[in-house]
Amino acid sequence: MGRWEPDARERLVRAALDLFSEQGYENTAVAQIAERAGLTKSTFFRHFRDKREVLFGGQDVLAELMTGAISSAPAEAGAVEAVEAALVATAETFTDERRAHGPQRLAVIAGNDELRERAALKMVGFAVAMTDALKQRGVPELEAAVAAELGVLAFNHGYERWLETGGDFAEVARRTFSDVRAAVGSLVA
Amino acid sequence: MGRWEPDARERLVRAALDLFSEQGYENTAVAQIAERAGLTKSTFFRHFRDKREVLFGGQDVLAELMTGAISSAPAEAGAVEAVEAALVATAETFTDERRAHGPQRLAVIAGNDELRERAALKMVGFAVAMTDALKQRGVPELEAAVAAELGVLAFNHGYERWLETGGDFAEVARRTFSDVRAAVGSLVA
DNA sequence: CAAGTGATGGGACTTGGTCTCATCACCGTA
DNA sequence: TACGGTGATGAGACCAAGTCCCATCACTTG
Repeated sequence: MGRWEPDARERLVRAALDLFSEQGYENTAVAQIAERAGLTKSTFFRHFRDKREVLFGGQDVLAELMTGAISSAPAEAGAVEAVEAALVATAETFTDERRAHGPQRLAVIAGNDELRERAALKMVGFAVAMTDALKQRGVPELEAAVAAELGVLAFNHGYERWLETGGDFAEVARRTFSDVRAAVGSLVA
Repeated sequence: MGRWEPDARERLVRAALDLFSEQGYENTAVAQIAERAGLTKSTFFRHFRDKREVLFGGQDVLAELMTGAISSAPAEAGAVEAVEAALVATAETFTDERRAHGPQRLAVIAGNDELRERAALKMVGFAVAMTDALKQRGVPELEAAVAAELGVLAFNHGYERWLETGGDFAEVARRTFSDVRAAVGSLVA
């Protein structure tokens, strides 16, 4: 793999996360991240589109899991059930190791505008992906959009809850999604 | 006002919009925008935080209108009614002149990742602002978040509809929001 | 052992964005 | 009319993000 040590990508992520925590995102240069990882700026940009992306790896995998679950949901399932299945399907990526960096990662993102911006784009990406997958099942445009948006909302709240409580993400996601449904019920009542 | 001609900010916006349309966002340098507006790079960054922001002026005013409407909604109004009032309250900013650039602006934004990212952040900003305003009215956290999210969804769809059909934005917003409510109804049924 | 492949190093280059200081128009006041 | 203050602008140095191109090295395959 690498010229000398393997796992260049993982090393870059760790170095970035640590440096961002130590000195802040904007006070950390890409060259510095690369240096700590034993690599160079060139290699960094070969692994990540830009400086922000080092904190958002694997988000495309999540989107694929979501759309896959929606597409393969039983025919009788409604839009809401399909979206719940989408959230549950992402559980396989939420490992203990990922949970360990979670809070650190969230803190860094919360402290910088560029990163909050990127996070927002990722969420829009999820919403668009789920909306399209729902429409392909025959769900009307607006209903699909609403269901997807509720799914993203539940996903975010569920993620934070999972970081606090731990356990199986699928379980937490189901509970959070159920709370969101209840909130919708209260609203329209 | 300006050293020579007035309306520096407006001139920059027009120059940027035209250049982005002509040659694309990423092929246009800030110095070039400033030059066409008869100004310099320095002045550009005095008016806008960054290159993207030149396309998103006035979004903070929108957020204030939204939160203001929610705060001053009648005490009997529920979360949903308050959010509807928030959308209607933004109508005063949607002038004919703004509608004229609308499609051009949307096309530029749709064609570039950085700009879609910024747009996403703006929408998150709306959602957070409305959520906070609703919580201050005593609406429970999750209900507030859901209502705000539905509001943003309706706002976006309403904006696009308004660009197509024209007329009073308040009217279009009310209709779109009603459609969203109907979609929610179909979902939970 | 030779050739090919893939990841890396290195450096030049453009541009976004910051910072500092000088300059000019305008306004009120003496 | 002359003066000083204020606010917006111009100009240029400077840093870091991101792109590009080419050389280099490790590893694999025949």
